[in-house]
Amino acid sequence: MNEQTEFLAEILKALGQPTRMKIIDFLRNGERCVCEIFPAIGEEQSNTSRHLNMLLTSGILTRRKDGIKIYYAVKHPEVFEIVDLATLIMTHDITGRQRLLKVA
Amino acid sequence: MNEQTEFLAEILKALGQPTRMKIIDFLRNGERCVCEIFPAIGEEQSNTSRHLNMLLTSGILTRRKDGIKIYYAVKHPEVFEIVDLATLIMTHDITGRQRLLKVA
DNA sequence: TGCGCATATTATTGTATAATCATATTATCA
DNA sequence: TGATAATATGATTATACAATAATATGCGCA
Repeated sequence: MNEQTEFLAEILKALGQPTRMKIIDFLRNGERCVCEIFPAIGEEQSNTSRHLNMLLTSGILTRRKDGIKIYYAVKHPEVFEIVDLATLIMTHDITGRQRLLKVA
Repeated sequence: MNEQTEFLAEILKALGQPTRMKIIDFLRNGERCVCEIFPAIGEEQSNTSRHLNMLLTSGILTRRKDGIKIYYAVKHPEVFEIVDLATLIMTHDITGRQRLLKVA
């Protein structure tokens, strides 16, 4: 259970960062290349590349090479479920945290 | 969506840390006081207190005072679902990451 | 071959985090 | 009231992380 706890935490930690959350969110509609990702999320190419690599090595993403481009995709659909559950928690908890939320 | 992304990440980040994962896991069976929690997870009282406070302020836990003791509990059942989904991802991904897992 | 696009990497800097020890606070009860 | 238990906090240190700028690598095509 100890070794497992580390891995578990690693997965959730990988998701728990704004830039990476934006990446995950952008990949909801499937595979995208880096050249599409970094403009979409408004981060530098270099920074985006780092976070993509981080998500790859923590087992969240897959990577596919096609000529000059590299395509990333979310590997497990459960990732989106996790994000959705976290969104639920957030909305449930709004009053408790007295935080303003521009509801979509 | 930007403000929201920050909050979302904050929630998942709160869960993505080994000590805090152990706390969450120990609280699966309900409310527990600090004096039960820190021996159970094998961390120092001081450190445990810090992480409990962190989980409280990120909206994951509730806190109840009873005399000299303070009881913490997981606020949203979705938290456990998230942990379970992450566990799923982990087990699915074992081969991909070539990591040994002592299966429970 | 050599240019240009797409991606990755290195080095650097500032900031955040986790753990620990020591101490402070608060509540109970003899 | 004074001692003791339970919890929180301050100060410190070591480590990890995120962002940026600059540069390197690799691929395709003229």
